[in-house]
Amino acid sequence: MTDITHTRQRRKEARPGEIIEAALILFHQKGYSATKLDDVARAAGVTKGTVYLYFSNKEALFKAAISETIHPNLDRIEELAINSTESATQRLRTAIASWATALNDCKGSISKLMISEAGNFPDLTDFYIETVVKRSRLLLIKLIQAGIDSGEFRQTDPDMLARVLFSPILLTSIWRHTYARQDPITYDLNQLAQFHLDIVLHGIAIAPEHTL
Amino acid sequence: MTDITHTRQRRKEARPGEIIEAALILFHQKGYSATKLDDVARAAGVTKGTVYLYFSNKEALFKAAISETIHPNLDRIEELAINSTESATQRLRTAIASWATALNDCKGSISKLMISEAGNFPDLTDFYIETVVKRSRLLLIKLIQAGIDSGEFRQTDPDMLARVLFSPILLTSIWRHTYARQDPITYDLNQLAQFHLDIVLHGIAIAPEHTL
Amino acid sequence: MTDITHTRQRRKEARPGEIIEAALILFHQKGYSATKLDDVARAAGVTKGTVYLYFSNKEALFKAAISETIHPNLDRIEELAINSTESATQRLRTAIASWATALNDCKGSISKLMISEAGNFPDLTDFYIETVVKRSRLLLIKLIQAGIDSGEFRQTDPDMLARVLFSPILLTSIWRHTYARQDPITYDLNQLAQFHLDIVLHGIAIAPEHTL
Amino acid sequence: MTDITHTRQRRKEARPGEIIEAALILFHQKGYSATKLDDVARAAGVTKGTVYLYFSNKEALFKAAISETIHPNLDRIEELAINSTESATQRLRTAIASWATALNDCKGSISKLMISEAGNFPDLTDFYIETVVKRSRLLLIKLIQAGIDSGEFRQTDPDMLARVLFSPILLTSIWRHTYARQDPITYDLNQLAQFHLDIVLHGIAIAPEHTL
DNA sequence: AATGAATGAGTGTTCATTCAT
DNA sequence: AATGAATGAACACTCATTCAT
Repeated sequence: MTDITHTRQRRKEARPGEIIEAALILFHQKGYSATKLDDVARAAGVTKGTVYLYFSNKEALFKAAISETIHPNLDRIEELAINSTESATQRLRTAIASWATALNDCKGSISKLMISEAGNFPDLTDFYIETVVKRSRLLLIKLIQAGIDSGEFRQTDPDMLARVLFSPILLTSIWRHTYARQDPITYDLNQLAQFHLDIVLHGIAIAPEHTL
Repeated sequence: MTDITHTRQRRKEARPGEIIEAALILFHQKGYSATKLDDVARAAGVTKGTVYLYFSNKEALFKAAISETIHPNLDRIEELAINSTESATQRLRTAIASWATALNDCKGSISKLMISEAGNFPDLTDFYIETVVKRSRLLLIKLIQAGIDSGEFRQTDPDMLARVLFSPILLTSIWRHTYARQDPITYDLNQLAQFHLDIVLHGIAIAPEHTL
Repeated sequence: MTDITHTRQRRKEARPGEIIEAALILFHQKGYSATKLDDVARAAGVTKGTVYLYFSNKEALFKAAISETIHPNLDRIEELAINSTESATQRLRTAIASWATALNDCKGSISKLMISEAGNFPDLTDFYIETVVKRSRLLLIKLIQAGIDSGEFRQTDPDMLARVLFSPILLTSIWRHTYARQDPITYDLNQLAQFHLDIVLHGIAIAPEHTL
Repeated sequence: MTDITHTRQRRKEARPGEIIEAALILFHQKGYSATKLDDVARAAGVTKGTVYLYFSNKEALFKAAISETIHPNLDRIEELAINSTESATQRLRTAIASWATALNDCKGSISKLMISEAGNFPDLTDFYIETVVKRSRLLLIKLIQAGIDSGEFRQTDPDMLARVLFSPILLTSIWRHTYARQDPITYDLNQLAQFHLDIVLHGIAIAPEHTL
């Protein structure tokens, strides 16, 4: 008798979110084309017609699923740049830990989905690259530059280093979302990130490498 | 007249390869589902019927495209493990350079494709993970372990380090194949790989990091 | 407050008529199938559900729209036959003028609609043919026959003449409702009808036509 | 064993015509919206997919059906204007007889279809009005003007008369195609047309009508 | 070996109809 | 009486697959 089990429920506010959630999972699992709207509807506990009540077509649903999932995360990223009293090293640790956490949730799905469908949704891809990718990378670059300026880090190419630092957590996140069955990854994403950061900061070579 | 017959005869044997080549490009650009056999056929310069002469169906074509492209690269990778006279550091450099080269070509496509379609082709994914991913990673782990054993590298987790070392080139390769338009990457893949390796070997921290 | 209640109360009784009016316009503009109940509802200022409050389904609404519009005109037509003191010629003029007036309003829509949808609504078509078409034609035939009997008209086929006399105003009415944009008709319908009647009564041939 | 009964026949040349023929009949019977492509296909002896082999979509099929049917008739109409040695009266008879014949065939369907769907296909309607309607009317106007100039006809409005002369055959043709079941018309179209023309030429009033 | 006309199952989308509020 | 969220059957359109030539 709880209002959850009603056949024809009236909950306009909740519906779009529920549909987006279901859609995101299926798009992630099967890809955009291979996902049938019937399946999305069933997974969301509605019928196909209801999906069209909230999204004008499949493409709009896909874009909404991406955008809606991205937006809440955008602000969280910016916050990281503000903790300015600590050392660059420490802020770098914090930033990467935050990303690792974010990628553990939904954002791993998004990253994978965008890789799969970028070619088919150019404008959505533009939006994603500008608002998520470049923004994140810029923040990382700033932190690295700050470390160089403060003398914490050796002189190096901040852009290249930013890419390098980001790669393991992003790729591993995608990997985990993709090959969970075939190649399970036992590491925690944050653990891996800090391991990498430690190595990048210290290096692993024991002997001075004049021989190279 | 002879010229035409020649062309035809040459083509006759080349057909499957031409179709696979065309298919790989399109699968990569648009994804498996969004790629029409009509387009593959047109791109290969044949008709749809001809595709079915060589591949029993779309799935078989996809699997062939993946497998055929993987195989030639597998052996090349193995060779690297044999040059054992050099230092572990040097062999690591060489191995990573080889991968960077391989990923510049077609293998970037494969990596991206597998990420997109792993969920829809479990057995193909098994094959890919076993023959490509794990094999490559194992080789990398061995080289790292050799470096540790020889005293060239500090004591560390070889598996984690292998993943970390592979991530930038693999992700950047995928990235370049995916976001060429929106986020062009100017670095040469090998350049990036060596940059990363240098940092991993040396570290970037100037001051001793007791404070961490 | 009273004003609003007033409006509502007035509306409550007027609802079916408002819906029919909106429906007739849309059916006429787009045809039965191409007209959506959503559009009818919106045009009538209500919601889709309200339409179903008054009409059991779309077909019923269509039939009601046709029938309701026809009925008020039926009686007016019959009145014409009663003014029997005048000459047949004069009664013919009056009758045709009445029809021209009637066709200027809504009946032109009906005629066009019936032509479009006759095949899909056989019973409605039966009703229309019996109550409107045949009844009108019969009246016309009677007037013509009266004219022949009174020596006002030459001996001729009254049925054929009735059809001929009706055609220009009916077709022009339909035409105007259909091709208003592409082929605007400047004539007043009654003007055209009387022009035709004049010609039919007078003949246009000046020379004696033995040669025919 | 005749090539008619083969399941998968190879007759690319005949197909479009067969499909158009089937489509025209169904569009005419049920209207555009109410006609299902499945039915068109079945009526043409093919499957739905085959329809799309020749027509990009339903609208294109509709337009093709209209256009293809109109075109062959266009030239026939023009020929009529050339027989210039005869009297205007005679040429008028011939022209109207030709139209009556043409309307007996397919053109009656077209006229009805255009009335039903004009609102939904503005550009097709433009084409129809310009190439068929106005062209025909202009020819009729010219013949009437010729008769006036030669003294065969009384001074009158040629445009109005053209419309009046055309109405009975056009409306009756539409009528017959629409209400064949409910209101069968026994007259031959040409018979009706000549009856009308006779009346128009002679007039039916015996007594001089000064009183009007 | 190669073609390309034909197929038909499958899917996105629409819309008349229902019903809880 | 009126709403409008939800439904689901129906239909336009696609495309992998087949097969006669």
